[in-house]
Amino acid sequence: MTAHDLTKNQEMVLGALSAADGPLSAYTILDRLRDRGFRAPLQVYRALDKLLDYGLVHRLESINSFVACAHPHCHAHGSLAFAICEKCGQVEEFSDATVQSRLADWSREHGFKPSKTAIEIRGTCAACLAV
Amino acid sequence: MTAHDLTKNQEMVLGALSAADGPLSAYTILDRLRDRGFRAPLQVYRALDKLLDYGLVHRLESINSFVACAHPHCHAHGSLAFAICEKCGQVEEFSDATVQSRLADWSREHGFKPSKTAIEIRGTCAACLAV
DNA sequence: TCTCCTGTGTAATGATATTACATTCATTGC
DNA sequence: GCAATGAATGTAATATCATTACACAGGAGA
Repeated sequence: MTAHDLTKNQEMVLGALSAADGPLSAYTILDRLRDRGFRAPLQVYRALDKLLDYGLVHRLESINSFVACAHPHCHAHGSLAFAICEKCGQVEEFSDATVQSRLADWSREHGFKPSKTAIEIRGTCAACLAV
Repeated sequence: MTAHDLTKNQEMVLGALSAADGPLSAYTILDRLRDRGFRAPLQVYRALDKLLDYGLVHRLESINSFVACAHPHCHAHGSLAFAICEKCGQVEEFSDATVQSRLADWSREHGFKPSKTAIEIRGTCAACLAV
């Protein structure tokens, strides 16, 4: 797997996501990059599109936000799962081979050709439950 | 399980979703109900909130749309999964006990208390692949 | 009756995402 | 060198999705 050659905007967007301690919306990214020259949503969305392609960033469908991949070096792709804490906003990224194979089974049995799978558990994380 | 006593607006929104042959966005529902007196998005969103509570309607997070539950009589809840065709828009609703238990396992092991789980496979359905 | 709760009507606004069009810049082939 | 090409970028406008705020109507129960 060769490293991708990121453009300036892609670097900045990925940097903003990596520096954050949780998922960010596109408009939040935009705000954080305004003093670095960003002016319009499209600059963010275009960079995100590429970063999503490269697998360096994930989109959290259920909260319209984006996170840097937790394992940017091992591109062990397939369908990832996310646990999203509704209290603190923290996200845990994980994958489960059994879940993946069960969903793949269903798809095969039903002649469905999957392109992108979202598995998102919203709830309360251990840290927030402890409070 | 007692049948829910739906209000007029809830009936109309559920009716619109049941009559549709695929998921609808809130604004599409609004448009379809304009000649029945609907005027504002909130009328739709409020009805949807209740219908979601009752389990009569599901929200497809990845496409910001809503569908009538495919099994409104057997409220076999838990985390449902959806296969969404990006060509024709048709949605298949299904559930898989193994997937559910694996995700429940992960949650227990990590002290995460789930409230709502979304499992959505986007891709191409058998019918569209056959074309 | 009074209060409380739920549902409703309406306007305004906020939040997320895309379309359209012009420009810049590096690369390639002549 | 220099046109041709394609990717990335800049900007404005607009489309799409969702919520806040406030007012009113009607039923259930003290």
